[in-house]
Amino acid sequence: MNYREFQKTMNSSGEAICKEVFLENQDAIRIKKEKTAVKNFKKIFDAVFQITYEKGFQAMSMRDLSSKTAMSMGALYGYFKSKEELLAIIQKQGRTMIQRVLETFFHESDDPVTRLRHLIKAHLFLSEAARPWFYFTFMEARNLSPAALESVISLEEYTEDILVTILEQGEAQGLFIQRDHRLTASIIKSMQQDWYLKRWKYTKRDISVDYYADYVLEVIERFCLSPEAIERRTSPEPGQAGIIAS
Amino acid sequence: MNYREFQKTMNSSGEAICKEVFLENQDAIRIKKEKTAVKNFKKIFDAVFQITYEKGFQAMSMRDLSSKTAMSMGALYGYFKSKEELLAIIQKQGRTMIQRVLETFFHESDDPVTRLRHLIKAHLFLSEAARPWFYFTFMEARNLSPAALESVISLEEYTEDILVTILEQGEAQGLFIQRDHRLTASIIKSMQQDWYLKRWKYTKRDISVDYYADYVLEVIERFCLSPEAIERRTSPEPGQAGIIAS
DNA sequence: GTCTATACACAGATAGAC
DNA sequence: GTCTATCTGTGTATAGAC
Repeated sequence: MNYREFQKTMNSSGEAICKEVFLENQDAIRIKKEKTAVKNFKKIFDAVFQITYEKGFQAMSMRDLSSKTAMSMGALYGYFKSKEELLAIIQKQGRTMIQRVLETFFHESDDPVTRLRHLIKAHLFLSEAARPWFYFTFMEARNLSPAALESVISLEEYTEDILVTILEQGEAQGLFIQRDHRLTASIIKSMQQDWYLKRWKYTKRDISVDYYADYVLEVIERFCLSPEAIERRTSPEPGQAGIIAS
Repeated sequence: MNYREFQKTMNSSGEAICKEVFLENQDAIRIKKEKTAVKNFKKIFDAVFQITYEKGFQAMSMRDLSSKTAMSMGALYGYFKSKEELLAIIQKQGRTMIQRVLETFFHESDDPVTRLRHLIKAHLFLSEAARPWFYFTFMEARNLSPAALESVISLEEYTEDILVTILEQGEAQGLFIQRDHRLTASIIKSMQQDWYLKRWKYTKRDISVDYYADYVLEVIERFCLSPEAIERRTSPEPGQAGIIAS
């Protein structure tokens, strides 16, 4: 699987998400016509991501948002009750989306090695397709209410749990060597996170997601795979060539 | 080298840094007596880190800072001209400190393998000793002026350059295998960064810096070391035992 | 559904007494 | 050097016309 293929199967583009936001919060918002609501939610989210990327959510004033969206203050407040609620909506929607995709990919295969590859790639590709959501979810978590912050932490643990499960399963089958699997999972996550936190760096150097994903996989497999599992690998040479293949 | 040893050689505790801040900005601040200035700068920085960790720098009001430091607004403004300048002072001091320590450790050895180990450890240990500075530098970079932001980016590139130099040098000596060294450097940095960004997670799991550092080293060495370099390693078993040794 | 106008709370910053 | 009191701009949010 590469990024292009991932994009085809996934429908993580804006419209679908905005529709979901509308349906989810239908009673809390004043706007009733789906078509206009979806259109404007998209406009609002895009603007929030743009402004927030530069100065953060707290520093974004509602007047900033008003002028970027070309909507009046009054109009904006038809879509959410308060600035705080706007934050919560975006955060919640981001998390739901991430969780859903990861679950899909977890159940797609049952060989631990393939599963690990698919999950690492799926997470990276998703963070590429929905970069603003990932960046926002991470950087603005501090502004959440304690309860909502709890959800963020539990998503972090959930995604690690999935990885740990795979690694344990693989160790039981003799495919992965004995390691501190929970810490390995954290390390994997740190590399995934770097992709969306430091995106400017990779853009500047013309590093593609596919290249990055294969590199991360090579690092992890070198560290985790047992000798027998290495035998099974399709790529003949474990050196630089292994990165191009897979 | 372990964390305890690092702490002895380093004097990265608060007092020294605050004194440096005082000397550096002596003309811009109203307070003239070094002793009171240093004492209060420490109080101010500690308070900023504490408040900022929870809600971010923008969300911290000067009144928040005033009550946390038990100093009045008027007194606070004797130590910096504006809130923006306070941000700049902290950011600049943080960067200077990081840069200085890394340089020290770079020049401490000339064997590439040892050098790489020392640098990775030094960076991790420093981020542990001066965690609030690291966290702040990363999370509040967005609020900087374009010029100051340029400095942040150039520090990121500088630290990567050091790693790349070591990896290239090691490849020339047949100790590291051929890789995309710049990308390896990014990956190393992502793991280092996770240590201070997700510190709550590691605290919760009772993971020590020493344990984490050795784990990261194992990951990287597995990926980079050439067969001959592995021969040379002190640790006999490359499995879990390798993590305890080194 | 969207606009303009406005309320009113709170931000950063300073003046001047002590 | 530090305090209190206060100025002025900007923040979020809403009311009511269209």
